[in-house]
Amino acid sequence: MAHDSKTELTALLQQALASVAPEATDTPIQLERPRDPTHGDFATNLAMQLARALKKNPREIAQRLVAELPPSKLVTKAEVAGAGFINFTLDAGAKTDIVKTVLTTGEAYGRSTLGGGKKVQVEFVSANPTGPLHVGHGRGAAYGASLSSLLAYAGWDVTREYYVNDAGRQMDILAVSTWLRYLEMNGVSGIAFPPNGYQGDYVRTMAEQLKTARADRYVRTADAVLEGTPGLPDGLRDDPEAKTQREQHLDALIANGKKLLGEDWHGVHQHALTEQLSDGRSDLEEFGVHFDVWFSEKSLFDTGLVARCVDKLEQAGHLYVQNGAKWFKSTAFGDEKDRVVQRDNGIYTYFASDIAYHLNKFERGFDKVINIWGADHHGYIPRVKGAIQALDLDAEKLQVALVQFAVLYRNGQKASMSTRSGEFVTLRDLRAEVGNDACRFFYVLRKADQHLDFDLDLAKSQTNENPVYYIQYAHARVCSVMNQWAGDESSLTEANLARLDNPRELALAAKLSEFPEVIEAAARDLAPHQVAFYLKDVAAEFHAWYNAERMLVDDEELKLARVSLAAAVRQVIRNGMNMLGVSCPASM
RNA sequence: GCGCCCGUAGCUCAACUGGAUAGAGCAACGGCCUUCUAAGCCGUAGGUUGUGAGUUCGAUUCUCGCCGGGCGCGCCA
Repeated sequence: MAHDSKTELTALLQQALASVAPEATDTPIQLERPRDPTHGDFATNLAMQLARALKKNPREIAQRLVAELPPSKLVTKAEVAGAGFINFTLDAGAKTDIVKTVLTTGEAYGRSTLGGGKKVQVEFVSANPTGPLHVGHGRGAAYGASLSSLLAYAGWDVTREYYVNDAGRQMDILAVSTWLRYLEMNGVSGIAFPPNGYQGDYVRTMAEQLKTARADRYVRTADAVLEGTPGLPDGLRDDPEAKTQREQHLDALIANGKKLLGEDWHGVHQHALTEQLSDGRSDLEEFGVHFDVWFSEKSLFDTGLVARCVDKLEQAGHLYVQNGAKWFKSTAFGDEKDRVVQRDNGIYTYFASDIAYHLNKFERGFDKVINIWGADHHGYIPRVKGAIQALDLDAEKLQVALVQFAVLYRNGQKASMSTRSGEFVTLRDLRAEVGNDACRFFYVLRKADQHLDFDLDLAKSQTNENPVYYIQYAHARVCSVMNQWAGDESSLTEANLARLDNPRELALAAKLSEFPEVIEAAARDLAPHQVAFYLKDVAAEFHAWYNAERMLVDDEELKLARVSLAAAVRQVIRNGMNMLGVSCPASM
């Protein structure tokens, strides 16, 4: 079995190491697959690593290691090369055996026990439910979903979680924006819609729903709504005073809304929240992104966890009061400055609820907690880790994966992504134009911490050039061959794989055997893009083989062997694409 | 100004955690369809890995200084 050939080789080298350098048996055995096929199937730099400790020429050490290597059917050649590499060429049979392994393990091929069944939580998207998801959220969604599948494949017990910011000022702004649109529709004039309110058409839609459901129940006079507000400064003014005044005006509108509507304010707020949340949820579902838990920020306050958290920090001496506000001494944990957890008006900051949220995560017993954040939040990491430490928890369990923004280009111009201005491209629009498969794949085709230029025009007009089709096409080709072969698939495991003997077939088989290693490496690095690149490689090897050799030949034995290899390719592509949330059509 | 991230072919990106001659896809050029899907294949061309030093058998990878870009530096979320 080719996957095991790596571990078997490792064991052989360990034995050789024990006799050559008994004092250095703890040297890690690194085996890599050389780029250059003339360097064999595996190579190790073990001799070079030992050179310093043994004070000997690496090539000489390599010679001795080769000489001490126990005999094995696996290895047909072991030679010293370059500065001291040992290159191994494996038995062809050992390489093609992987085909049978893939076919018998099926969907489970590539799964590993690396995670050991430990609990990991992946929190992602967590966008404020104040409007439609945009292309930036889409990237976080695609990355988080793929990463979660990847970790599950690698043996982790994964919980996918969305943190719902249902408690803050942003939700109040959405509620007041909806209310103001509702008032407009009910003929209340004389209230200018605030420029810092939510402008999108979806706000009008929600207002209409309110009107339909509740008629004029929420109507109040313009005078009452505007009472005590500072008014809006000239729209052209951009100075700090004007900005402050706009914010104060908005806050005054919110305060008036709460006062005038009383319990009904909650109804408006709740309507906006559930509406946006369900919209986002269905959007994500359609995108193939599912969550196990939708965690409410508000619940942290309702259960008193935020207060308990702050008390705990206070008793441990990590808080102090200054200018009427409570500060957390995050500088004691490496942060640039201390941070407020409770404002002078008694309201807790977002940071306070976030500390509580992380305490909650830890109390739920996760062995690892992964936060997927937009890269603009990187400055936030030290204070959160600091707070975790201050709570006497192991901050190492928290891993923050930063996702750079996806910048959308339309007509060669950067498209705005401000939710507030209403001029954004939604994830829904993107999916409709580019397609779910291409979206998911495109998003995950680069490292998460790398900037992503998403050229919409290119994606629309030249979808054929998207690499996702390259892989899907390989899959469709296999399906087509299988249909024409029309044999019993269960007989494939009986194929005489020794008939797979040309270099392309051996290379393809070797490529398939890498899959479990790719999964483990990608899971370790939190890097699903490695899976995407791997699948491109598999497809490339397959297409090359497909063009060079015919599968449905007259020689029955050879035909069966080749079809079984093709079926194994299909299986690996399916497993990988499934992990990335991309479909595999049987025909294209 | 301080902190974090990034800089690789004309463009978009990889590079198995320090390995051998830095690889793909687009774009360019030349070939391959009377045989399993040409959304494919084969070939050519394209590089001082931003730059200057350092660490060592060996650096795209690690350290430091510059240059260029992004983000952050609220009693916002």
